This record gives sequence, structure tokens and C-alpha cells, in this order.
Amino acid sequence: LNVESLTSLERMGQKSASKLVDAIATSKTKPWARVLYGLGIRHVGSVNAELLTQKFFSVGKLAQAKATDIEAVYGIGPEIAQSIEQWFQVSANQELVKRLNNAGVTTEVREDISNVEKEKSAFLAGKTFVLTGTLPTLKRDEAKSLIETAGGKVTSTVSSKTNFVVVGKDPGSKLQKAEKLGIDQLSEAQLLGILEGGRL
DNA sequence: TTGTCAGGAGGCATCAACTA
DNA sequence: TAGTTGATGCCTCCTGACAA
Repeated sequence: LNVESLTSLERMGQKSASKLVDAIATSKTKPWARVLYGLGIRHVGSVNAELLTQKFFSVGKLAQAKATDIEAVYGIGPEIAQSIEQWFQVSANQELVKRLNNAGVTTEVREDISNVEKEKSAFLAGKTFVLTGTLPTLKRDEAKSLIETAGGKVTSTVSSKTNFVVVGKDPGSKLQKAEKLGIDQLSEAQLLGILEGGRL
């Protein structure tokens, strides 16, 4: 695809066409975990994809793995392992993987941060955060990324194991549940303060 | 300038898988 | 087996780009 061919389509102007072409180019640089998520394998969302890529560093390794190998990953059970093994057995899916490889899409781990750096900044290790409402300046993905970089974990559901709820504008029912469970609440400013300070 | 359309973001409910 | 968690689908609202 190129801008010229796209602009011939209905409701597709120069600007949208350029953005689409750029987005396709950018998508090829997304991490392997993100690509795995995008394959649409049943039960493999963003979290499970991340877990899987920590053991299976490339699409080739995962494709060759047996369900029993996949099941060995903490958090992955027999249903999910079976779903993954079956997905890679389908010839149309094997063809898709080949085409993605040929197109230059990332299908292996490309480490860009050393373990030393990771450990140094992991002062939130063991802490679980839940985001609710719209944060004033940060996007959800950005807040999640910052917390994870500091070693914390972000989940979508409030439970007794949740340590902090980060509350934005128009919070949902998660805030009510957090209040019921007596979980500490943080504003975006407080969260940023903790992250900048490097300690809780 | 205005109406239309598509997509992103966020919330919520439900279901199913996983762990302890 | 209960509690926890993630996946999924649906909804609403908002924004930006396009066409007329």
C-alpha cells in the first residue's frame, strides 16, 4: 500500500492515507508480545502474551512448543496451552506467520533495557495498582507503563490484593469497591510523585 | 462550515481460567 | 472450591478527518 493508491478510495484523503501508511510502518516495530496478542489466539490477551514471550523468545519457539511446554509458564493452564498449540497447527495461521516474518514484523524479543537497570528501578515490585477514571495528563497506557517500569503490576479488577487505586476524573465502580475494601487511593499527582521519588 | 464517519478511550458485565 | 484475574464484547462519549 502507498499513499497514492489509498487516496483513490472513498473518504480517504491525503492526510488519512499518510497516517495509515505511517501506522503500518510503525506497527512493524511493536514488541513481540504485542504481535502475539494481535494474532488473536483465544485466551491470549496482552497479559498472557507478555507471560509467554518471557519464555518463548520468538514465534518459531512458540510454534514448535507442545501444549505441555506452554503450560509450564506460570499463569498459563491447559486450556490456554491447548488453544495456542492448536492455533499454530492450522496451515492458514502458519502462512500468516510466514507473511508477517517476510513483511518485517517483530516476531522475537528485542531487549532494550538491561536486567540491572530493571532491578534498580523495581521499587514497586510486589505492589498491585488499579486505574479508574480518566487521568488528567497521563494516558492509561502511559500510567500503566510507568508503574510496570518501576516493578509494579497493573490489573483491571479491584480485589483484596490490590495495594493502590489510582483515581482520575469520573471514576467507575472500582473506586466504590476500593473504598469498601479500604484500599489506598492515589491521585495522578501522587502517583507521579512516588515514581519521581523512586520510593513509596 | 457542517454533517458524517471511524476510531480511540474508558467503563462495565459476564464468563472462564488459574492459583492457593 | 473460592477468590482473583484476564479476555471479551458491548456501550457511550469524544475527537479528528473527510466530503459536500
